[in-house]
Amino acid sequence: MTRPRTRIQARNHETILQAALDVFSTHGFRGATLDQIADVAGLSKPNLLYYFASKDAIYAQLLTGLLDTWLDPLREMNPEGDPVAELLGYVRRKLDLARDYPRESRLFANEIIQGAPRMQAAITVDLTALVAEKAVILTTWMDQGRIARLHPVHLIFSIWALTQHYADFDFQVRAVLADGADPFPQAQTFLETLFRKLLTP
Amino acid sequence: MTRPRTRIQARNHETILQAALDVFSTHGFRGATLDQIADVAGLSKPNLLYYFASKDAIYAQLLTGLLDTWLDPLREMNPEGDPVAELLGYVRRKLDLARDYPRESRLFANEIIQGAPRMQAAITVDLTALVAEKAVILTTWMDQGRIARLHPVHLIFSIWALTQHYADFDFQVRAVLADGADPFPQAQTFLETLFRKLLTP
DNA sequence: GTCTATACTCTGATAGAC
DNA sequence: GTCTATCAGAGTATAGAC
Repeated sequence: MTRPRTRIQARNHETILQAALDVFSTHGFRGATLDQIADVAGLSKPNLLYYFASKDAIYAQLLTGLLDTWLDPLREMNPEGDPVAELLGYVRRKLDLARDYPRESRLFANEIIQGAPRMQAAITVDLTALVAEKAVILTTWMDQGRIARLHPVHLIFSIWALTQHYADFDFQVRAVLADGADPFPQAQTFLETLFRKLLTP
Repeated sequence: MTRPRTRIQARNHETILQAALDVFSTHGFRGATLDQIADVAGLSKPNLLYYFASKDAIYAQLLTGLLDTWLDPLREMNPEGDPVAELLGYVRRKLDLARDYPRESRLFANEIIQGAPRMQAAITVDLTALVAEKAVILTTWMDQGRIARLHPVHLIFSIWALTQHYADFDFQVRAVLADGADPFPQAQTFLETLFRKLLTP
């Protein structure tokens, strides 16, 4: 559909996307239904399809920009900065994303688990290129002896795994911690300690 | 249904479970269809339902024992052994599971991402109890100065996150590594280095 | 035990009144 | 713009022949 023009259109458009994010991030594309999304949005199913051409179109809209949002913290890593501070900053930004946008994280996780049927190109081209570029920076820092020598790509994987875990497995994390405390401050402290030790040459 | 009695029954039973594992681990419970499972199994849909009462029954059968398989490597951690060796052994066993049983890992991931609708009790009771028990051991080791002081539960989370990442995000891992090399030997080396440094007091 | 045929429900999408 | 009504196809499950 064309861009929303009125305030009401813009609001409904956004309401639908938020509801769709809820449902798609929980059940994946195939497992989600327009009925569920309409329910959550508080709109009728035909009304949904007045704003979006199809179920696919809603999902595609959610994916658009998701990878960019997800990779922006890595893009910000500055080759001129202090290596440890840059990497710890990246970890912190990524953990903030997991805390503030857990549904987006789970949507992404669902898509990758399924083999990225609707993100193939973005993963194999954009993501791979960015990681390759940043791996060069990491290797330079290692060559200069400013951080410990490690496989640079697996180092990036470890940041992804450790931060996204708190969004994707949120249910399990909270069940195990059991005390109702917010896991994220603890996670922030733990991950800072972990990466500080790991990166020390 | 009752336990399979003949060799043919046992074989078909197993064929169906393997096919269902393929499909459920990729698409989640709701996203999977009996048609897909029947296709993969090479059986007709009614034949599936001769062996299992329902789609739910197949899924339930897969979940039965899954959590145990997943937690066995943690159970094996021996309080009498050398702390670093015990923890590195746990990491290795968990990474071996991710390599050898990636579908089981993704099935589990799907279930947790959805809020564990069919595993609530197992997670909140069994899993939580086991982690609490092992956290005591870790804390003892820390008190004795034999490993670095860290939040014991987040330490366990970090092992889960770092190992399961290689199964659940296998598609992304291979896309980024790009060279067609097996990621697991590299992961094994990387994770051993990581945890050795992290655990050193 | 396995198949074809089919009942019945759910799901994505459209038509048309207001 | 939003609703009710509805269609066509997919989905789970069952009946009954062989």
